[in-house]
Amino acid sequence: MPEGHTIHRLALDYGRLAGPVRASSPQGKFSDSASLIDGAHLTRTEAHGKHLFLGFRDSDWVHIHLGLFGKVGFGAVPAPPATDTVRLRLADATSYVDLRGPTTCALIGEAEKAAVHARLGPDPLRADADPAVAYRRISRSRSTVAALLMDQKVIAGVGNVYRAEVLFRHGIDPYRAGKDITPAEWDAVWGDLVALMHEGVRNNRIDTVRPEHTPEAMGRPPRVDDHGGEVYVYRRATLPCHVCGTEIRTAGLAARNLFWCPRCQKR
DNA sequence: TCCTTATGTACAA
DNA sequence: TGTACCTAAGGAC
Repeated sequence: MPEGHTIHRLALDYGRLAGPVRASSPQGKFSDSASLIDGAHLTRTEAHGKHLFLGFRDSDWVHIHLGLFGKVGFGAVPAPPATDTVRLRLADATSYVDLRGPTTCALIGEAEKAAVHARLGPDPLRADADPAVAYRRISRSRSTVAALLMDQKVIAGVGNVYRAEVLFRHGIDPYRAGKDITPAEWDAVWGDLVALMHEGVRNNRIDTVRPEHTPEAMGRPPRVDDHGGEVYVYRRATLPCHVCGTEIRTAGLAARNLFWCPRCQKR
């Protein structure tokens, strides 16, 4: 479930590993690097958008990006024998963490880490984020706001679910051009992302439905989708909009599925 | 057992 | 715009 909230949550959870950490790569693809950090202390963890950084010693970092399929699983020691898809297993005296299927898992230094930060836009989950930096690009772009929200150079951490949901919550048609997003709209969207994504970190899932639109409040059955949270439009194509009853629409946009309500969201 | 799908990204043409 | 990469679950046979 890798949008930014997942990665920030992983930074917190990995950060609980204490003392010297055993590192291994049962799958083999990270063996050389794992042996270099084996026995070192995990000194800090950090997330920027969908990128996770595990800091060992003074300036060694394991850079992880889950991509679409990557998964992390935590468990108590003794750890079961690792299967052949575990890229990286970390363990302290009490727990182990398995990483599978990441797009990126690499041992890097401070300079390479700085380069990753440099190519990412502001992250609603980071205290150092400046929303004006994102708005500068959005307000000058003829691209659709849907594409801009998924562009990690513009804003880091938003994925397909938060994109669809935040546009719905603010009544913005996904095909509207970035340059037609007003400063007031951007302020509201950014503030909402900060709140929604922090809640996502806390709950480890994405919930976006306002209290007055929950299934209980609306007298309808609870969601059936298995992605984990209660949402307005994500993966609800052809189902009735929770607010107005219109069929939710879907379309492909840059190889991803877009979802929106044609009545609630305005051009 | 095979096919589809998925909350992502990079690179080639 | 298409394709490649990584994994696992669910559904159709």
